[in-house]
Amino acid sequence: MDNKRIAEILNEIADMLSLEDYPTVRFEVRAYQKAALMISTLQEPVEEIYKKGGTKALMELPGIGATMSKHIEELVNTGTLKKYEQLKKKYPIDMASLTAITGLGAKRAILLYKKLGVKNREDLKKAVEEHKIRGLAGFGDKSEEAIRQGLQLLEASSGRQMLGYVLPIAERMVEKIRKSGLVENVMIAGSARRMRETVGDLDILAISKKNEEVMDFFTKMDEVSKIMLKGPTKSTVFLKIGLSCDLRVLEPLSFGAAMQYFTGSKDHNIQVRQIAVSKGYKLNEYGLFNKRNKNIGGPTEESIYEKLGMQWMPPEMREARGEVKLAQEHKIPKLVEAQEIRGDLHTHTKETDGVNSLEEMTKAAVDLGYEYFATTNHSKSEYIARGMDDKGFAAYFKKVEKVRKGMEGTISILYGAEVDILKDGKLDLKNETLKRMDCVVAGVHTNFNMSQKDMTNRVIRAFETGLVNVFAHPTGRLIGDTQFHRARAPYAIDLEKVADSAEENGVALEINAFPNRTDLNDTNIMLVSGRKIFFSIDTDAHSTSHLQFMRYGVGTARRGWLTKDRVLNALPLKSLQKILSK
DNA sequence: GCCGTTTTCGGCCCGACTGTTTTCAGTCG
Repeated sequence: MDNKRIAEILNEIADMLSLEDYPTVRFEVRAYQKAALMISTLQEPVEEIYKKGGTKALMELPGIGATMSKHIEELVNTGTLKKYEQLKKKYPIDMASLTAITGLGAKRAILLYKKLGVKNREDLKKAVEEHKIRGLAGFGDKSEEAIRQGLQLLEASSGRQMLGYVLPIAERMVEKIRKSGLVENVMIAGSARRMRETVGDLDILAISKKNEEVMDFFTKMDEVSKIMLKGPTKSTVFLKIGLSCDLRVLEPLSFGAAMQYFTGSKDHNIQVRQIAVSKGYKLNEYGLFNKRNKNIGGPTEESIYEKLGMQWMPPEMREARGEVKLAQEHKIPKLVEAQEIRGDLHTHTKETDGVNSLEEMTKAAVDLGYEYFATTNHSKSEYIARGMDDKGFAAYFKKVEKVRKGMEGTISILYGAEVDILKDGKLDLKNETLKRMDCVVAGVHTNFNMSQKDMTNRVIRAFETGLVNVFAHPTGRLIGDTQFHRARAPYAIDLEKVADSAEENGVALEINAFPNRTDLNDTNIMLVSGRKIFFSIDTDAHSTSHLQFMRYGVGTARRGWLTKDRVLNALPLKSLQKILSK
């Protein structure tokens, strides 16, 4: 049974338990929710963890104790769970699909079942259409309308969206709010500030005393399609792009605490709050309060963390992966920053599937302040992308030479390719062609459906040619977007073995910054970063504007706790060339 | 149901908005 299904079942148990009535039930509900969340974001299948180490290994996972590990054991071995079946008998409705509707929780869902026999979304839709809900005790016209809208919204909503799509829109909104003149300060918080690869909703914070006016301005913005709630300190709207967006308006003295609170993550905040409690303080979005209820937090995030005996840490680290302890020990690493990136090592031009010429791409790179810039077009196997053969690259090299002369003194152009790693691990260009290059990026673009063993060996064989500098988009996954991009699961590959080989053969692993890739991602990076390898943060730009994607790659690297010295393209040109020529 | 530099028992983060209420429950983040 896969992690997603196990998480779903535990979540549904939590929903059903919340209908029970005994003293500790709400804590059990939380325990089930917590376990479900942990499992749904786990990289390794819990089934495998169980098969390798039994319930003992499961109990090592945070939030999994004696009972939960038994539950997982039962689910893996029998495909079902007695506790779940029993609750299901008592509450025979499709709880998960009903509570997915905003504003409808377990309690009112079961009420609708008891009064109207509503078991699933279809039943609910019918009940709404026939106006059967508004007459019920505890429900009114507005409740029925809210449920109707919730159903509609669910159909229109596209779930989490790519950061690269959402962040620019969020930044435009923040800019408009700033320019309204109604606020003293306004900033993006939430998972967008943490640079998560996808964003489920947007959080914006503002400082202002003109709460009502700010909320009027916000709820009337062009980007808004529907107002969900509107109050003096908090409003929620649904954006036209299919995402919900919160705005909180606060006092200046609360801004630090609010930024801390609303940046999250939830698990990070729980840990920080527990530290506050242990020091006799209370931390909420308004401040850090002492026993006499005096706000001692100060107006910045830094001051909040400092009062808690912690070092401030970049938002990208706040995922409850050990950063809280590190902050208490004042050992937060200095993460790589966008301005430390000196060049882009994976880009395309119109010679293959890019849209801009080498001159245009290079000039754009100069504008970004880069010291060097690699041009790495596709090799011939990638015929959809008009990949070039050895002859084509020889001709292209002449072009590179010419542009180099024109750009002398401004930027160093590195001549290279994104060469295919063929099915058998051979590279798609002749050795002598590759040997002439300054920077060889290699990647898998075909035959994705190999076994993990075969795929891993395929890539390692390519590394062992000694000709590869950077392994492009190591897992091949694509983040889906219902409107623009198709999704693709990562191919089966043993990243740790690949990283071992990368260390032996001097290959850098790419952090591809293209928003629908972010590949490697943060957890991949953490998995392999213990080795002496470099990471190359590249945009895979197919146009001059794509060069701007670098910040998503840097964000991903920071989420993986990488420092500047681990990043290949943060090196000065001379050091870089030394490593590339090895 | 989980967990432990104060605990193997007794705690567990905290507040906003809405709707149907006469002081609060449900839901959400």
